[in-house]
Amino acid sequence: MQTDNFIPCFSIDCVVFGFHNNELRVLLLKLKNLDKWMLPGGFVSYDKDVDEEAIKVLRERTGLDDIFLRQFHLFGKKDRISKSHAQEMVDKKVISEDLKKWFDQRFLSLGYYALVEYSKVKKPEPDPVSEAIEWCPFSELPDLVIDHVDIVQKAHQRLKKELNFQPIGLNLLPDEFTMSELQALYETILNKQLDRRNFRRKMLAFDILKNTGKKRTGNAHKSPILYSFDQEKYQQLLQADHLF
Amino acid sequence: MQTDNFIPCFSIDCVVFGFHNNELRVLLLKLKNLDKWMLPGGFVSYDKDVDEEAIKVLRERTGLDDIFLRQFHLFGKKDRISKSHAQEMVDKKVISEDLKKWFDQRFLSLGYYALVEYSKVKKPEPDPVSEAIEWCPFSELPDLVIDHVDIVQKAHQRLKKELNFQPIGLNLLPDEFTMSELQALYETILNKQLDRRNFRRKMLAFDILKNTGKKRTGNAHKSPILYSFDQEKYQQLLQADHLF
DNA sequence: TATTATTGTGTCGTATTGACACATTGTAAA
DNA sequence: TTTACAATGTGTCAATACGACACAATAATA
Repeated sequence: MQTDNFIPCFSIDCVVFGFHNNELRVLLLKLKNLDKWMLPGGFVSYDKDVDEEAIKVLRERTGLDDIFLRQFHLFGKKDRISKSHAQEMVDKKVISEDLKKWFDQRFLSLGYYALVEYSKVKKPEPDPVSEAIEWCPFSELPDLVIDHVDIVQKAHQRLKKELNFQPIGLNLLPDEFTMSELQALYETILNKQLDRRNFRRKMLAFDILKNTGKKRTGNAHKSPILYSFDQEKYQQLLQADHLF
Repeated sequence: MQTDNFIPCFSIDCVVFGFHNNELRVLLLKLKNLDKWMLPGGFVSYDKDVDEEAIKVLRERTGLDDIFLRQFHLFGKKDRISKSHAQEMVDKKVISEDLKKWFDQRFLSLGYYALVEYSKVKKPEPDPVSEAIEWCPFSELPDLVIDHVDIVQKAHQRLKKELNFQPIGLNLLPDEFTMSELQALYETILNKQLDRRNFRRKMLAFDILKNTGKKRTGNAHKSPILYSFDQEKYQQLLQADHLF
C-alpha cells in the first residue's frame, strides 16, 4: 500500500446493506489472524474526490458500479481508535511493520452507507488485510474493530430515517419482487410489523411500482404479482421534497 | 497560528443561521484587503474531537455556548480550492507568508450548520484574518471564497429538510415571540407562503408552545399573544422519530 | 377434491390537511 | 371622540390520508 499518496488522518468506511432471506445484512471483512471484523473502507488519494474514493471502495468490494451511496456522518472523536490498535494489527501480522506508522495516526472517518442488491454482488475477493468478506446479519454483528459498531448503528439509524421520505428498495431488491418482499424489507429495516393491506395501499399510492403482469408461481398458495420499480417516477420521488 | 498541532488537510466550516427583520441571515467574515467573505471556520487539533472544535468555533464567533449545531456534509472535491487561493491570500496580506504552506494544502471541509438567536450573539470581534464579521442576508450573499456558497446552500437545503421533522425556532427566535413571527421564520426558511390559520393549528398541535399570557402591544392593530417554547416537550419532539 | 396459507381487494371510522370566513382588537387617521 | 384599518384569534367544511379490520380468490399439497 502506497500510503504517502493518501490524505493523512482521514479514512472512509462503508456500511453496505444487503437484503437476503428476509434479513438485513452488512458486508464485513474478517481480519487475518484476529477474531475481529471491519467495514470495507479505504483512504483518499490527494488527487481524488472523497466521494470518488468511496465509489471506488464499493466497486472493488461489490463489483457494482451504479450504487446508491450516501455520506452520513463523520466520526471524529479523538479517542475513537485505541492506542493499542495499530500495534495489535502489527503483532498479529494483519499489516506489515512498515505500515504501523500509517495506522498509528489519529483518523477521522467519513461514514457512507450503501444499498445494494444482494444477489448482484459478485463473491468478493479477500485482500491482503482480510481473509474473508461476508454478508453478516445486521441483527447479530460479530466483534468489530474500533468504533465500527457505532458506524453501522448510525448508518442504520439514518437509513430508518430516510426510509420515511425516500422510497427504498430499488437498490436492495431484485428487478422483480412481490409486495410481500417489499414489505419484508421495510419491516426489517424499521424493525416493526406493518399492516399488509395498509402497506400495499401506501406503496401503490406512491405510484412508483409497475405491475409486470407476471406472477411468482411454485410458491404454494396464491401466486403473488411481480412488481418492478418505475425508475423514472422513483427518481422523481427521490428528488421531491413533498413536505410542509 | 500554531498549525503543526492541526490535523492536516482538514477544516471545519460553520454556517450560522440567524433570523432578524423577517430575514434569514448568515454570519460571515469579511477578509482583509480582499472583497471576499468567508464562513467562520477553523481547524482541528490532534487532541480534540472534531465536534468539540466546531463548538469552539461557534463559541469564539458568537459568544454562545449551548448552541444547536449539526454536521451536515463533508465537502471533499479535489478541486474545491483553486490553486491560486493561498497565493492570493498571501499577496493581499490576508495571511502571512509562513502560513502559505499550510493554506496551500488540499482541504476536506466538514460543514456544520448552527441555529442561533440573532440578538443573543455578542457583536463578534474580527480576528487577524478578517476585518469584519457580519450578519448577511441569506437571499443576497456577497462574494464568498472557495466553495463557501455551495456550503451555505447545502446547509440551507438540509435545514429545510430538517424543518419537516424537527421543531425549529427555539434556537432562532427570542424567548418570547408571536405566532406570526414563528410563521415568518418558517416561511423564510422554506421560501414559501403558509396559511396563517393552518400554521397556527399545526404548531399548537405540536404542543410545544406555552402561552405566556402576555401580549405584544404598541404594534398597531390587535395585540398578538406572546408564546414561549416548552423546552421539555420541545426536546421530546426532537428525539421522537414519529414516522411510518 | 378438499385443505390451507397466502394473496388481492375493500370498508369504515377517525385524524389530518388544505381552503376559506368572520368576529375581535388596538392603533392611527379623521 | 369616532372611525377606519389591518392584523389577530377562532372556527367550519370538504377532501384526503391513515389505522384497524373482513372476506373472497388462488395454487400447491395432502
